Amino acid sequence: MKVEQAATQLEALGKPTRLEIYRALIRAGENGLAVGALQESLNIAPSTLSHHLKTLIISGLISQERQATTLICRANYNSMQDLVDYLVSECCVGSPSDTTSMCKPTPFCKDC
Amino acid sequence: MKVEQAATQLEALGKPTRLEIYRALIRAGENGLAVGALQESLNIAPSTLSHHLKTLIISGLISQERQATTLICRANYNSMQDLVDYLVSECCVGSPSDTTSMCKPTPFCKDC
DNA sequence: TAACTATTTCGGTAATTCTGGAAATACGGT
DNA sequence: ACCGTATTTCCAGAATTACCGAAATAGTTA
Repeated sequence: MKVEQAATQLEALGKPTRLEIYRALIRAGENGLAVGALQESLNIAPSTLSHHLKTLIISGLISQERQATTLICRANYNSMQDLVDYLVSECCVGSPSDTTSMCKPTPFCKDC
Repeated sequence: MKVEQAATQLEALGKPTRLEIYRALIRAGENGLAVGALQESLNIAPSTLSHHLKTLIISGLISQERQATTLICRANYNSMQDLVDYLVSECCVGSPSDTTSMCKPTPFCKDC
């Protein structure tokens, strides 16, 4: 992953409103959520929500699928996996004796 | 972790310049890097670097320790671990049948 | 204390971003 | 074709942010 793309994705998640949108989609799983459902649960203006969704879509973190008149939004789990991998990918490079870093054989998601 | 803190940390990483700073510190490991060393390797104005470092420090992602006249900067690995945990912590909640999510028993950092 | 190095704060400008009302577009049903 | 619902685009104002030169501060050494 390139620095610019990672920064774009991190910035997309870097505002509370968009982070809430994203987390709502993460929680929703593969069923996704309609734009209208998001708008009601988050209580923000439709145009504002649309702007934020566009930002998240451009970053690649979420995607949309049309079902009749409603647009279903879904988190792109692969993107998040790639982003997380990028963030921790070089954590052991510079310091061979680094035993306090995050590079432990910890499962990524223990509960599943 | 609260949404605001997570958003603050993500935003801190959401600009290419700051992401480069952070990754340089991640690579440097527990030895850290002096502000001056960062400034030379990244080629940005000292005042600009200082602002970015402040942003990262306030977010909790890095910390500084003074050694004589130089300030050593280090990535805070625990903060990153917490942030990653927060991002993926609810990825299975809303959809019980979600088998395509990122919640696989994948080790967090395979190489270590 | 004076001089020196390392780093931050101050001040100001240009650029970007967040927000939402109003208008426009997309789609399905009648 | 027309209407209703869902969503986006257009427009604009307010707020925030990035950037850096110059001055100020912190610490060390002579």
